[in-house]
Amino acid sequence: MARAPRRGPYICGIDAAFDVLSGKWKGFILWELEVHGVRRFAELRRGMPGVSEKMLTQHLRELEEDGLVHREVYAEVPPRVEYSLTEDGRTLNRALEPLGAWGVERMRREGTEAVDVAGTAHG
Amino acid sequence: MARAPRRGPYICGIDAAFDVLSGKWKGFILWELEVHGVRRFAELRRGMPGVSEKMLTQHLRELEEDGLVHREVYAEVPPRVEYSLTEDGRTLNRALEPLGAWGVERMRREGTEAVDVAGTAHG
DNA sequence: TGCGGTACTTACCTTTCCGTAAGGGGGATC
DNA sequence: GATCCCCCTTACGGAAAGGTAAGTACCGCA
Repeated sequence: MARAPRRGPYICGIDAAFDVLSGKWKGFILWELEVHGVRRFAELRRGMPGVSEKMLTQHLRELEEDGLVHREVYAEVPPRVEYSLTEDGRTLNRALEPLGAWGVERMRREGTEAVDVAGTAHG
Repeated sequence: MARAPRRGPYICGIDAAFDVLSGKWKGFILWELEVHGVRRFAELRRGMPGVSEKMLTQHLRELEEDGLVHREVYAEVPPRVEYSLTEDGRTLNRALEPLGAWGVERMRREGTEAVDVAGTAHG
């Protein structure tokens, strides 16, 4: 659905990692799923103030396509869809931890304010 | 010059880190400086096939503004300008290593081709 | 005399990203 | 029967990112 069809060739691992992470809300989605394990669409939406349904759907689809997020549809009425991390998604989150720590340290040194969104993410 | 003036407030460390890293060539610039220590403008340009002078200048300026890159101008003719990493830039590169390793592992598993650009970057 | 190299700056244009708003199809609730 | 909730999809449009190409000012080399 209209996204630059990268997925290689990449010049390095960072390039490959950034490719699947590019998108305004993807880091946040990964963190929500890391914290809560399983989330439904509307739960994710409520957990991420500001995200539109369109972008949430689009990013979830891309993350699924990239094998980071698992999507489980239950044939019920009203529909129920549950999202969770795949093993790849979990290892990605673990690989992001040092970067998150660096960012936190940087914020501390610079005195940059952090917005608190109920359970601050990534360290 | 014309960049969304973020620099906080951030929702987490990842957010803060991604803010200074956003830009098509920034990861590559950081890695070039990590590998070579000190580089001149034209050397960076030659090391990054595809980058335009405009984007290289712009990204270098932003990295300098964010305290990741040091810019040293020598009052000579013809002009000489040398770029190198600050301590912050070096710690950022170290924090990026697990992410780079994740990307490399992913490329290996998916059989994604990597482009070789003389000294493959970030792991 | 004209070209290449140094390190940029500027103007213009295309591509990509993202937000807004609306619709959809069924069911439960008031 | 009107509205709300579920999980999306589609169309439209603005903003931001980034590419192209030209210009700047000076010098060395052939």
